[in-house]
Amino acid sequence: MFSIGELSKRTGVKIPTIRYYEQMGLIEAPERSQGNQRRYSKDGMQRLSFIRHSRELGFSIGDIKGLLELSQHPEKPCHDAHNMAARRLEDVRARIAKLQRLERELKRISDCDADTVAHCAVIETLADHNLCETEH
Amino acid sequence: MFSIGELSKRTGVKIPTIRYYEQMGLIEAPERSQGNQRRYSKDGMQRLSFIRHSRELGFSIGDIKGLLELSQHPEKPCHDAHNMAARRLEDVRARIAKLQRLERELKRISDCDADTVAHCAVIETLADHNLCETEH
DNA sequence: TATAATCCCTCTAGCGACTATAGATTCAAG
DNA sequence: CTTGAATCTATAGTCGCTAGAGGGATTATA
Ligand SMILES: [Zn+2]
Ligand SMILES: [Zn+2]
Ligand SMILES: [Zn+2]
Ligand SMILES: [Zn+2]
Repeated sequence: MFSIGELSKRTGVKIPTIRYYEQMGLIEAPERSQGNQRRYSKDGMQRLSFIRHSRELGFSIGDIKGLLELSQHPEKPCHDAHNMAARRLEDVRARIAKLQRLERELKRISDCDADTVAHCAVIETLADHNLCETEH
Repeated sequence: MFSIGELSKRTGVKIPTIRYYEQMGLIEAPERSQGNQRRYSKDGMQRLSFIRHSRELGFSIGDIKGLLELSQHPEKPCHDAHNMAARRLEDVRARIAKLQRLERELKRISDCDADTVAHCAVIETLADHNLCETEH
């Protein structure tokens, strides 16, 4: 049985975030001490670690609810989990592609060697997308 | 002189977003028709295009305020603009790096060929970061 | 056992950059 | 002059937290 502070230290999830997850229905309300303070079990800690890791991998709160549900039912098929992971992967790849286009433009405009705004590549480019090399 | 709807079509910025930018002080309050509707000039349109392009390149509202200010003063030095662009570039690169680590993990777990949750690589990995190949 | 330091409680509001809705008014075309 | 589309303001919701106020609980030390 640990307090919310101990749980926080062990999982690396901040205290208000733990309470927020409880409110969002990701973790069930734990037992309370006589003085109404939360007391967590090892089970609760594992669940929170699962949530943290899922967040780090970019899953949304909604997805995590589904994944937690699944994880409680080992006999169920796992294609739902695969689909979520695949969608995440697609999304991550799209974001990488977009950021790489941005990187290219930002690198280009950062190369400005003018001194004043009048001939600055940064300002000129922001005013006119036609000066860009890619779509974005 | 165009209405907010026309301005929206020409710049690709949604109507509520234009009003939001006005509230945030990015664009000055335009003239009004007799019936209190906004009427924009070509100048207003260029300013909004500048804002849109800056947002597409990932600059924050705060940064854009500064960039707009600068763009009104061609005689000023442009190193502030360079600094902002450089910071953006760094940020974009860091985000790309992070997303690439995520991509790797997501690709790995998406390769699960189990049928049930009991042996699913997705669920197992989410429960235990030690199964990951990288930090993230 | 008293007291102080630390921890924890609930509730509310704020972040950034929008987006959505409701209910009222104005505009432009026929 | 009527109708339907566009616009107005004001307010609340989105996501995933984070911060603060004003209290109560727990724990360590004296
Ligand atoms: Zn320059
Ligand atoms: Zn561009
Ligand atoms: Zn699987
Ligand atoms: Zn991991």
